[in-house]
Amino acid sequence: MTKQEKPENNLSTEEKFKAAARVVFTKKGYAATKTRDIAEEAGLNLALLNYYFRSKENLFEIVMQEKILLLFSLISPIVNDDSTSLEQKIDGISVRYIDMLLQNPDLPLFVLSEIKNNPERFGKNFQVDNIIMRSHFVKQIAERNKTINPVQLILSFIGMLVFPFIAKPVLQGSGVVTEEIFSQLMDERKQLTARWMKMMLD
Amino acid sequence: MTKQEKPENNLSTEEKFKAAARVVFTKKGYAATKTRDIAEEAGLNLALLNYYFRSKENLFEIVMQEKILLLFSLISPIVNDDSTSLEQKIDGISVRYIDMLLQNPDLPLFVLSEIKNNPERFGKNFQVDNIIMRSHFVKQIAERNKTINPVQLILSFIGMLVFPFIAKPVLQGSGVVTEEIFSQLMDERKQLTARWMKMMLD
DNA sequence: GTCTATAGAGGGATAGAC
DNA sequence: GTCTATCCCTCTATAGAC
Repeated sequence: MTKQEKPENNLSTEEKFKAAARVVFTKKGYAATKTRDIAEEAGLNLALLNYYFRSKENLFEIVMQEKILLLFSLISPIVNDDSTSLEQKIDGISVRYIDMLLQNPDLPLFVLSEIKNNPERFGKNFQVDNIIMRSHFVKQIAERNKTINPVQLILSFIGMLVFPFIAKPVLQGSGVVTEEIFSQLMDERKQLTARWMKMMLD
Repeated sequence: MTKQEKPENNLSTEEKFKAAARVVFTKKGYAATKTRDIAEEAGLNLALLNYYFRSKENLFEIVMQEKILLLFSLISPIVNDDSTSLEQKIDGISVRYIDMLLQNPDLPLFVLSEIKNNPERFGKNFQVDNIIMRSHFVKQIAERNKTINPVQLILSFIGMLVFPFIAKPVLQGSGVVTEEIFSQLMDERKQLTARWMKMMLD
């Protein structure tokens, strides 16, 4: 992927900017990203960026909203589904979340680090408390195991699912895994995390 | 903590800069950090920063080296100790790593995100492969469970230990935990991660 | 070693022609 | 809507007095 001659897709100018912004912001982070980088990645004129989005910050917010939605839109319906068993939820989350992360490997590290570096930007944007901690899923966990704080179990579950993707740059950089080995590992990991999570409940 | 009147400690000028750099770099990340921020945090003149460290990048490298050392110096002797059992290693790592992270809560997110945003800076800096993956600890795991890839177990173990600290900004920002609740959870978590990790081995 | 002043480059944003 | 040219502020780094 060199810089010249991006494939001429049929996206609107605005969408091309958003696509480019996703790539560059995710790769370098907000502060290190130059609007010129985005324009170049999009193959478009720099002035157009401000014409469409008014500011770098504005464009970033749009991208970030999408990313956060991606993080939660998948998990929210599953954990709040009253009709499924605890085991079904665990299986469903494991498979679908890892699949989503395989499509968006740097999503978690990007979102978490941007929030850490600039917490003010995200005032109450996060409904972790409402969406996850008060979910049907957590209620089922609390019923099943009355001695362990459900937060501990949730942290372990999400940690097992997400951490490999957070550590991915280091794993690859230090030669522990290649791209395809990593994908294989994550694929077999779906079963493992589900199995381990169920074990932890007892 | 306002900006004026930092406590007049007895550190040398150089050490004051390093201390300030640790704070600011960790809080905002490399790209968003201005040398003026560091000088202000240190209560020192901006020109002195370049006198002592030549450049922002140089100072950052020094801080980063320290952080990486902190991440590995604790775990390395434990995982490479031939004289302890697998269970002893699990217990030791759980307790000591969480204690270290309680002292340095934003260490993992800082290091991992800086590496992701600028992988070129870290050419082979990371001996994850040598220090961890070829350790006595991993050999013991492989012996104990011959069906599961040890990488999977290591990822889960480290993930369970580290993820809560990576998610900490979000957990606090969304009101799931306060600072002291978080500390309590992490304290009781030492036992939990050890117990869970042992369960996973079978 | 420590300061003030400033060089010099970079980068976000806009004016104004087309 | 799209372009070129450019404004102007910010930031790193250094020159040079003390």
